[in-house]
Amino acid sequence: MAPVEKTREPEPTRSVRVPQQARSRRTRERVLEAAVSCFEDRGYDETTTAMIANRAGIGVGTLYGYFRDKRELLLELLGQFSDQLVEVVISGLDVEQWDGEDPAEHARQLIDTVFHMQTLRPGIQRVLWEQYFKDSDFHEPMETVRERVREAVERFARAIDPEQLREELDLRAASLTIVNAVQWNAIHAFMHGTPEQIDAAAATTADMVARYLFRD
Amino acid sequence: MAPVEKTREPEPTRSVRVPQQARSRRTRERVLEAAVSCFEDRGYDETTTAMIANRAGIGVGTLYGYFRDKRELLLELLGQFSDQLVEVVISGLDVEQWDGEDPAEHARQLIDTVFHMQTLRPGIQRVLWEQYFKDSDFHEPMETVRERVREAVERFARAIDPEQLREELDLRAASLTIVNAVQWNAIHAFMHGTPEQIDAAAATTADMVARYLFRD
Amino acid sequence: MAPVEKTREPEPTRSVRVPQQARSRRTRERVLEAAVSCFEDRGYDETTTAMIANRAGIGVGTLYGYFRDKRELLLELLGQFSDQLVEVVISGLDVEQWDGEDPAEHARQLIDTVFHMQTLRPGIQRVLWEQYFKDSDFHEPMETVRERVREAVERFARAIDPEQLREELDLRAASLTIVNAVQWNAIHAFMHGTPEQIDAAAATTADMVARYLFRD
Amino acid sequence: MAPVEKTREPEPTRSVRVPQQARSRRTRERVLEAAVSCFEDRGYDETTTAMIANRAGIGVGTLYGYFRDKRELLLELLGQFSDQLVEVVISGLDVEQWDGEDPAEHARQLIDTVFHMQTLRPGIQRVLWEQYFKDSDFHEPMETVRERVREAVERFARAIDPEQLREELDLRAASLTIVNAVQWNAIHAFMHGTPEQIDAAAATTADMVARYLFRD
DNA sequence: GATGAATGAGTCTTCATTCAT
DNA sequence: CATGAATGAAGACTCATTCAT
Repeated sequence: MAPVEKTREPEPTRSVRVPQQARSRRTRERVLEAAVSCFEDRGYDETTTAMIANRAGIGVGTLYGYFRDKRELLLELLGQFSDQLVEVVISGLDVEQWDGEDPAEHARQLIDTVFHMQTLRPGIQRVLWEQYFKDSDFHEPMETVRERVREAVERFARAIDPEQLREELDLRAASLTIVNAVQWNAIHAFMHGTPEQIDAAAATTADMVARYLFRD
Repeated sequence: MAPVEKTREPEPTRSVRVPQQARSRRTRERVLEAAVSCFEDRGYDETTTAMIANRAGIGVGTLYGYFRDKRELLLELLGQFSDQLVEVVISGLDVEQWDGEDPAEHARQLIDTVFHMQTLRPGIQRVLWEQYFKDSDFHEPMETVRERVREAVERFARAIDPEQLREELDLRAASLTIVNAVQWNAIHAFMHGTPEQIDAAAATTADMVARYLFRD
Repeated sequence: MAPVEKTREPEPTRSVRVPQQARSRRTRERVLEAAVSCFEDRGYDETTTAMIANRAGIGVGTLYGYFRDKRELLLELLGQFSDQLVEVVISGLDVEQWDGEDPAEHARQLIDTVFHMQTLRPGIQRVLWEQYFKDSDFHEPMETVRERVREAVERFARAIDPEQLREELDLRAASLTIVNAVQWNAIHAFMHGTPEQIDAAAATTADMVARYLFRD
Repeated sequence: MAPVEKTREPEPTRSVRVPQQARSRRTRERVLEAAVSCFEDRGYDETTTAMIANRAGIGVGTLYGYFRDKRELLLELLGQFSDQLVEVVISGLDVEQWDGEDPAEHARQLIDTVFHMQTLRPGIQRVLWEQYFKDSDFHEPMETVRERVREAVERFARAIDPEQLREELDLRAASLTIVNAVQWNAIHAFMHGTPEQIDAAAATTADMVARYLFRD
């Protein structure tokens, strides 16, 4: 069930400008924003490069000065998203920031953090998942994100007072199971739910995870 | 004798062949098989109707005699998949088939059943999830499947000895959380894992769910 | 994060190039000429967009940059034709340009003018009449042309010395009858006749109209 | 401005069944009726052979047993139409049927007859004219009809009392001019007018023709 | 003779990408 | 560097016609 391999010869020379100028950087940013906006409105495939350029207020040719092709644009968006996500999650789960709170509360915090990852650029996530299933170039970076988050969760779990943690757990496996459980419950909630339903889903999921991690 | 109006009713006779003959039904089946095979190889968008027809050993036109368009082909596949899935899960979780086993064992059975739903036409699932995120016509039927499975899980949970079930659970919410958790862990496992990893993932997930449902 | 709705607004940016540049205008003109040439050779339906593009020395895509589709191309040609025609007829029948000539001569002038409308882009007319009978989008503009010409004829008739005009005529109805009579005789002559036959037909038709309009 | 020549090799052998059996003849008739009905509803090009067969209650293949192809079907319809038309007009203008009436009345009768040719299968006429401009195989038979009608008109004119007829007329040319004038006025009236407008158009046209033919 | 499933050449149309200005 | 006109490969879909049953 692996995603389709894209056979892509590594085009040798056509280097894409890496803009140092402030104005250039700003333009690049505008393109990215325009792309997000278009992708959210119409999906990836239905968005033409002309639309993006148009919404960014530039010519199509200019767009190709900043990105090798349409795909690289989305890849860049994935990069941004991934960076933000990892940062938020890592810092949200940072063990250093604890100060002797109740582990139950930590669990809730854990889930809420992972759960609300989905609020980061929700529009772009739909498009990203779409590609996740069809394009291996997207698959891998998204797996990397998952792994980063899993590591953070594992670190989090290892910081729990052993008295409270279920001792029989394989924390590597457990953390992966947790991340997956939370992620899909979150995606599902955000794709359908009202804010209340989202909170409810978060609570239920938190309960499941807490029960899984903690004794008694 | 006025000229023909350009806005015409969408042609009454564009009917899709509904084959009663055995040969016709066989042809239809061959098309479906060819489509699955192509979609697995190249994904939905990269598959052309010509490829499908070719692999089915028929002409393009013939294909269009059985399916209105490429999309309806996948929709039909979704229907088949959905039917099989629901049938497997429903019967797999059927309370009637219990005979006083250990609930822990039931839990494992529960997870294994839901988990291995993924083995049904795994190739087509990738394509289906791909569409899930981009096309509301696919979104809804897949939600229906999820709901059916959830109902089965809820029924399953309600059949558990109340002595053993955690009393504080909202079984409707819990069943949804479980289905999501299992589904995503399963998808993830099947997209990457070796058979051993899949079994391990199933076991870990089963542990989480068991811990969630049962007391102590 | 709901999936993209399949029913979307028909894309805001599908704009057809409106060329201001001289080069662009020239290209547009070349397409139009190529289209006329193709339509004359093979008729509308038998002409493919590829043929037109080819004869214009451009790519198919370029053609679609200037015209939404094949139909709009012909519609544009109708517009051009219609404009030229109306201008020629209106000015040809312009009462101001009289200087006390013999009414009989005016009649001949009238008929010749209307009759030789057919020489304007004769190749395209065949195609236009073809559409006249099958497509209401063509029907109406062509009726407008007819009406314009009729108005000019009516104005012409009203400018005739009442002493000479048959008093019992309803000029609105008469002008329509005349326009139709002339038009079809002209089409017929141009579709079959040698130049001499065309002139003869014009003369005969002029005689009929003169007899119809004038006393004695 | 001649219609496009269809380059059609004269397919040698595939003879179309000429049905002797009554049942066969009836089927053939049903196909023709179905074709008329479809052509009226949707025009020639938009009508598929499947629709015709369907409406005739037979299989597509069967249709091809009676007509070489779709085009021949319309050609046959043209034949029927042409035969009926000629018959109606010839007998309507038949000099033998006079009995010393007023020539003015004869003129009116003349025009009414020719004018109301249009009521014969009006639906099919639109399609026929459509082809007239694009397909030489249709062009010629329709010209033949025109010629037949013209001959009848000429015969009619020659039967008029020379005292009343304008002596300066070239009756061959005049009859053609008349037929064309009447035909186009009639088509136009029938394509747009209410019954009253049609009658008014007939009257006006009759007036023009009478004035053209008769002295004083 | 009747049938209608099968055929596949042929059409229009789109859009990512390039490149002359 | 920016531009946007030009490109043309590629794909979905139609339908007149055939032919095995």
